[in-house]
Amino acid sequence: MMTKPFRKSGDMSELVSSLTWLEEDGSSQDGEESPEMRGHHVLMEAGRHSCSELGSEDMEEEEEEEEEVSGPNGEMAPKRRGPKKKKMTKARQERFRARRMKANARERSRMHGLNDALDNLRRVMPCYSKTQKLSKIETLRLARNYIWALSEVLENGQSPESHGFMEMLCKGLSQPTSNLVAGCLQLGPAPLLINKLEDKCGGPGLGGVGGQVGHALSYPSPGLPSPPYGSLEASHLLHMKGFKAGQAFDNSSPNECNSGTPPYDGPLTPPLSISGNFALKQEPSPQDSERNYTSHTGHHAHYLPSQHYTASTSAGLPGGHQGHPLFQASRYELPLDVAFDSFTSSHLLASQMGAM
DNA sequence: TAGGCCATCTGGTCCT
DNA sequence: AGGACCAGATGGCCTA
Repeated sequence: MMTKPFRKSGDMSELVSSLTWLEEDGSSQDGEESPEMRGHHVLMEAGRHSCSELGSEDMEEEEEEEEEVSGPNGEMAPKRRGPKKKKMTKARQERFRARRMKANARERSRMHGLNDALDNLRRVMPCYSKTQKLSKIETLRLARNYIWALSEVLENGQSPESHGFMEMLCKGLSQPTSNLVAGCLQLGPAPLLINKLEDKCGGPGLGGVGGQVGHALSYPSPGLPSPPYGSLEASHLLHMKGFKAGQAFDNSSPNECNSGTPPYDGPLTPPLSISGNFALKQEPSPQDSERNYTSHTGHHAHYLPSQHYTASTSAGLPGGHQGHPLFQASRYELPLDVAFDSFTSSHLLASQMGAM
C-alpha cells in the first residue's frame, strides 16, 4: 500500500540518514534509559549531530553534490523536478526538530489513549487479569465475539451457560485464549479451581478447566498466534460467576466486580438501544464488509474516514448476526470508541436482562 | 534462538 | 500550518 516514495534528498531524509547513522553506530545507546526517553535521546543526538556535523554550510554542500549526481557510467542523472528544496539552515533544522518532537509526543499520547481504551475494554471482557493481559488483537476478537454472543442471548434467549455461547465466544481466538475463556465460563464456585486454571492454562489440550468443554473448544485457528495466556484473577471470576448465574451486573458493588481491579470509569454512553441496534436487521452488502476489511488492513482509506475503524470484520461475523453493536457501528460508521461504549452498555444490559 | 507482542519514531495523507 | 491518523520500520522484552 503505502510504499514510501524514494526521496533522493531533502530536509527530512538528511536528518533520517543521520539518525540511521546514529543507530548503526550505536553511539546513542544508553543502557538505563526508558524506551520513551531512548527515542528522544536518539532524536536529540541526531539533532546535535546534524547541527555539529552537518552544519548549514555542510548541508548546503551536500545539496550541491546531490544536484550533480551521476550514474555509474558517468552519465548525468535527470535533474530533480518540482520545486527546489529549501536549504536546511540551522534555524529550519531547529524548527523541524521541535516540530518532530512535538509530533512524537502527540503520537505517544495518542497511542496511550488507544491503549487506555483497550484496557477499559479488557476490564469488561469475560476474562480479565491485570497480570495476564490479553493481547490487543485477542482483546478485539474476544470483544467482537462477546457482543455477538450476548446479542444471541438477547435475541434468541440463548443461555450464557450453553455450549453454543462458549463456542461463539471462542470463535477465531487463539487456543490459549479460547482455553482461558472456556476456563472462566466453566469455573464453579470452588476457589481451588483458580489454581487449577493457573496450572493448566496455556497448556495444549486444556479444553476447559472443568473438563466439561473438551474438544469442542479447541479452535485450531490456523494462522493465529498462540500467545501464552494463563491466569485470571479471582475478582474477575466473581464477575463471571455473577454473569453465569444470571445475576444483575452491579457496577457499583466493590465486593464483586471491583475487588482488586480498577472500576471501569470510562464514559458509559447510552446503549444504542435494543430497537435501534439489535432489532434492525439488514444483510450487509458485500461492499460493507469489503470496505471495512480494507479499512482494517489499511490499504489506504480513501473510501472511509480513517477514524471510522471497526473491530468487527477482520474475521467476519457469521451471517445473521448483524445486530452486534460493533457491526452496527461499522454499518453506521460509528467511531470505535463509541462502539466500545455501546458494547459495554450491552454487556450491562444483557446482565440485567439475565436477571429477569 | 525464533517468534510474538509491544512501544516508539517516522513520514505520508487528510482534514480543519 | 498544524493536528490527527495511519502504516512501516525498528528494537526491546518475553517465552517456548
